[in-house]
Amino acid sequence: MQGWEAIRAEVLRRIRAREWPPGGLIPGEEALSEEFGVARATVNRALTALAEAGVIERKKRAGTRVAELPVRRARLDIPVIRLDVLARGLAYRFDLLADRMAPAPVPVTARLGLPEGAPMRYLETLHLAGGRPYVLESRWLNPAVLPEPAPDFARESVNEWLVMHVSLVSGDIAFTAEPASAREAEVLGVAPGTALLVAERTTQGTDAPVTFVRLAHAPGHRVQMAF
Amino acid sequence: MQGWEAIRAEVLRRIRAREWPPGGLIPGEEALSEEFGVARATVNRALTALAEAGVIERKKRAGTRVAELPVRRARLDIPVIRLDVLARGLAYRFDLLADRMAPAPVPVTARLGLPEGAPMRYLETLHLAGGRPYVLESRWLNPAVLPEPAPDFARESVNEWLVMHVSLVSGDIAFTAEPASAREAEVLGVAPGTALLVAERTTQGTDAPVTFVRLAHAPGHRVQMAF
DNA sequence: AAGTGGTCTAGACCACTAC
DNA sequence: TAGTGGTCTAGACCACTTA
Repeated sequence: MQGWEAIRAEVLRRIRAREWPPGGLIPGEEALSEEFGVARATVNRALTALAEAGVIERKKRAGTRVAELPVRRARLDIPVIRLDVLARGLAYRFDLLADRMAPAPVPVTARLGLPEGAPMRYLETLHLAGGRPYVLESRWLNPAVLPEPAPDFARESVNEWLVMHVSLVSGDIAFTAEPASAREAEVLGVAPGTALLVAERTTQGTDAPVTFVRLAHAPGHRVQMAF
Repeated sequence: MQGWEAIRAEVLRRIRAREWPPGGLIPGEEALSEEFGVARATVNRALTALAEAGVIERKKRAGTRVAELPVRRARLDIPVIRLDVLARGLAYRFDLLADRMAPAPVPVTARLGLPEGAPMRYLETLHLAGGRPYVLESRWLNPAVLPEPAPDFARESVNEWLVMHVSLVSGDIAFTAEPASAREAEVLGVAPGTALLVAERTTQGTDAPVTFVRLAHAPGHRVQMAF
């Protein structure tokens, strides 16, 4: 290992070895660049990487501190469902079960920051892998983000259309385990009450909220992340 | 917005606008730095950020391509359980339910890359939030990573001891929804079959596998991530 | 063999913020 | 107000990989 990665490793070693304790101030970039015999920019590269990893916290004028709680970060790649299925070596298909305008429920508008009872497009899509139910997608979509004429969501899945055509800026995703509702059980072909992995995702665009989606996964589904 | 972030934004705009289509080659750093009137290093900073975000793929000699599948990445901060509980404003406590040496089951040794039937330390910890069961932690720990004398896991939770004292290098985490087993139901105080959010984590150290842990969360638990 | 991205340097300016 | 990190520049060398 050479270059800025070597410096990152050495700084990380000192932190783990408690030479630089949690919450403590570490030497400035200038001092470190002298000690290691490299340019300040190289030290900056190493410290920037450690800051992104959550190991240190940097503030102008205040200097660089070792993070109090050593947080570990994992990265989740949120796939387009079709590609996720194909990557498992299964045939992909989807059914558009519902597509209508309706006043969005309060929890949805609240999370998206839209007025209560705002009319939104509700789309229910069942994604199938190898002919078997894979995910039930229940989506509330802000009609303001759609072009005229609107795309045909029976041909191209909403999921995919959004990824390709709307500049998604930020959002959050939450995972829970829930018993299958009567509707979910029927559509997914499982017994009511079966443990389902549910993902709820909220997405904001550049200038307007875009969508709220709930994904109920068939039993056995794993969401895998590396770190 | 100025500097490298402006360049990142402009490149991202061209990709979303299909000016540079998925899979297509984009101009080299040299060309872009001329067009934008900045140094090549500044363009490099912007493109490096986009590559980390998964928007583009860079290869030496081959140039920079727009990623075929627009993957969205979310970041999960894996918390120390005690701090997670305290952050929710609840009192934290844990009970060490089991602590023994035992031959590890095959799925565990296989995932960690240890020989079949290797003796490992098995620790079962119940974490409580506000006096109520929060997470049941079932852990297989490679005894080779422990110092002599071994720490007292009845005083300091394994979870926390590992984070503070072992240099964890890489690993993976998977989430599933599972019905509560008889044991889990009893310990967590729920009905058997209740939908539980389960996290399974494998961790490698610098020179040896460290641990495999299964976390069964009490009903209602949410794992939240931002992107 | 040649062109690309990855990295480093030495120097500089600036915004921010703790003091 | 002074010191820190954030950023930019112009130039350079190198490893890698594809043609």
